[in-house]
Amino acid sequence: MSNYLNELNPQQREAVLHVDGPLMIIAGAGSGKTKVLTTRIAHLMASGVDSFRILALTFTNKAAKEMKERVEKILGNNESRNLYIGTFHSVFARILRAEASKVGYPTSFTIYDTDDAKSVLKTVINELHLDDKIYKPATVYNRISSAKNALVTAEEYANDHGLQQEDARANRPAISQIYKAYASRCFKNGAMDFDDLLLQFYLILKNHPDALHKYQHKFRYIMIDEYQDTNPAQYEIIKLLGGAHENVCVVGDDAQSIYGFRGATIENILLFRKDYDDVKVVKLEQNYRSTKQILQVANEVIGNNKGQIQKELWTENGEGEKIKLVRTMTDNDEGKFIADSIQEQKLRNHFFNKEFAILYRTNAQSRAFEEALRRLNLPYTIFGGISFYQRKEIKDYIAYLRIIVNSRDEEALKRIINYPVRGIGKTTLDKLILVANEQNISVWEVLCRAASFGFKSGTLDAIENFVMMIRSFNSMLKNNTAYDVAFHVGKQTGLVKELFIDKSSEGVQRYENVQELLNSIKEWVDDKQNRSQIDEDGVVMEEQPTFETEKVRPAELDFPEETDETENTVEDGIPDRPIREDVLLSAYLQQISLLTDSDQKDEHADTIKMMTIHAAKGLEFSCVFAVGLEEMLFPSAMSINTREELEEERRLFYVVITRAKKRLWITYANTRYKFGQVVQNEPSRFIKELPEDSIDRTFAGGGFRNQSASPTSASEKMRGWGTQQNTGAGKNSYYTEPKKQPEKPGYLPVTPVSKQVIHQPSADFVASDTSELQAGQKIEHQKFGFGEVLKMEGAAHNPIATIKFELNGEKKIMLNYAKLRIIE
DNA sequence: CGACTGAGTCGGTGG
DNA sequence: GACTCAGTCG
Repeated sequence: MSNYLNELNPQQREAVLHVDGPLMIIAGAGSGKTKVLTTRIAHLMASGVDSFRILALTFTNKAAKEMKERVEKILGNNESRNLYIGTFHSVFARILRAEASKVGYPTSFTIYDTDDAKSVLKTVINELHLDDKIYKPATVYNRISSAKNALVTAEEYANDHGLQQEDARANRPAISQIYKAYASRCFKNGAMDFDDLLLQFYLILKNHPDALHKYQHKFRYIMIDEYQDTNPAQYEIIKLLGGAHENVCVVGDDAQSIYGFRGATIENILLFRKDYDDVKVVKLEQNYRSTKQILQVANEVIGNNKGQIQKELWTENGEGEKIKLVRTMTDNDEGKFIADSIQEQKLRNHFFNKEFAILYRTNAQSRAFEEALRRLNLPYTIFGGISFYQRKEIKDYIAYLRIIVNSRDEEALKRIINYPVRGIGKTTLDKLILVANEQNISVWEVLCRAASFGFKSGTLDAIENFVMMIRSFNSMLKNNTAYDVAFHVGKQTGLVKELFIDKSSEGVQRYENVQELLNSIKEWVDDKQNRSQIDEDGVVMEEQPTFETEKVRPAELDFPEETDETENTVEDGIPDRPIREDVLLSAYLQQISLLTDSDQKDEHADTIKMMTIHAAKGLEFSCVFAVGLEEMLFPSAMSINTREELEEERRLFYVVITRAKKRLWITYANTRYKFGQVVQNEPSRFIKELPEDSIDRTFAGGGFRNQSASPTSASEKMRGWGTQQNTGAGKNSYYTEPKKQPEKPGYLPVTPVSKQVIHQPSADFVASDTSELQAGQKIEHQKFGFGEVLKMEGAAHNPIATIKFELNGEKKIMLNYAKLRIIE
């Protein structure tokens, strides 16, 4: 680690060598920001700073992981594992586990994701008898989230006249009431949402001087990445933590501030200089990533924003190619064009798949690209969208684990109390919740004392069995690893078996997903046992693996053997190794609730990457397709009303441009599907801001569309579309109108057998008494028409007839419900 | 009680 | 086009 300083340019070195006192690094895109941060950490340690005293906060787990790996590489020793590197949320969650009691929360509190939070909101909105058409959970959630990010508690919200007026004007006067109910419900459930991780930690630091002192002392050196995206809650926490020693180093780029919707404010960069005396400021303006052409375009575009910190990116890299501007007829054509272009670039320039990225404004845009890439057999990975842990079968499984760790977790309880079916249905559940609310206790407590609340004996049995089961799981927690508990739960509840039995393709997929879940828990436990340490305060360290671990063997879940209980440390409660706190189920749950989709996918795989521009922040690719540059989409229709919003959209455009190392395509379509309807869009206003000399308009259709969007003549359709291109893509017609139903034959298809033929009941249709119905009788069904009874089965109180209908095939009919007319 | 279906809805980015 | 929800059927 001797020569780490030699690899730095003068500005980078200046930043690294600054050890004590506040430091602000304004780092342009591709200017070696991560390198500076990691080298600075190494330098701090080389200068004698205790590694236990260094805190580095990032916005994504991926950034944290990368930083940790790079520090390790520079240092070449074990010291780096003592560093506190992680996202705001994960670091704070870890600390909160130790300090939760100060705000009245249990140590093993649950972290609610957005779905859980919205579900709680829906519940309280209904309980307050408010109209959920007006108070949509998602809208209310955003409002509450904003409040928390501004450190406004429910009480403060209710007492703030300005906020009350805003809500009244928006016709949602009851938000403060909902906020209060939501907060107290979460509290009752022992659960924090994402924003609570910041808010509650802030409250602890603010109201408990001993805690503040402890963490000020612990974190003598603080570094914050992507400072331009911090919100007021994060800002205040950093201010408190750094208040005593002022060894705070922030790195950011005001031009890349794109999280305004999450409460982030560029103000924080400006305020930083005011909060501390004598802030050292270093600007990194040399770009090592992109070509001159790409930087030229980026600089030009961002120049349209007002009030930014003065800086100009430059590079010693080559000139590079012009940026290709591409206009297609439809969104599907956009997909086809890009798939063809990738194919062609791979052949001509020998790019790998992984060197391409398709970056869009909204997740919904990914579909057209998926289809086009699949058609050409080009492998791709989508980052974002539904994460592994959001899948239903995974959430159900996790819900069991959650309820074991925190029995007050009502959301988890609701998911699994009758899954698999155990006779505690909706009616019972409603009553349970009602009683819980009346008594002001948790649903779990109602379950435990069900006998005293007058449940019927059958239901009572079911409840008591359920409580006993969860309790037996709970007793395992202390002495077993997360994996052992999870495995046991899957087996004992019949959860895994239920999925195993389902042989439909979805069922098989679900079964595999659950196996995958168990594998990942095993991997997590093994990984921890192999390398992590517990630091002096007893706070568990971050668990990012630093090298590829050996793949664990698949979980032993193959059914139908139900026997070998002995193998699992469970019944006797004596594991073969002493159990450390960091392999317990509660630690596992905390960790996964903060994982994003991007964290779970392999970024190094040789596949084309697709993601939103937000998700691409901090990444770089040889070839970038910036797609959907249309008004109403990019900039978003919701962000064109104020200068601030529009400038943030422009920064987003700046971010996507600066992701590209060598080649950049900017594409847009004349029409695209939205909610199943074709809509026409004008090209994005940002396209006009591109410098003409850096743009290749070969595929741009000769400027802006100003006449009808559905050209009628072939020549009009073709206008501006060169046919002479040697790109190989020229032979494709991205601009022809889609054929009408191209695959369908000209004749009417045969009615599919599965389609029901609607029967018009006879005029004299009167339901007969069917208690004596027997095989062989002819009947008429109100909907299915005439048929013959083939056989009778089912219990006496619930007879089921198998009937062969003339037009609709065989059906099983439950006579308790169906209306039949007996003909003979 | 659970599976299915038709109608209605949908404003975006994420930890 | 995809998802959710209320209502219906078995």
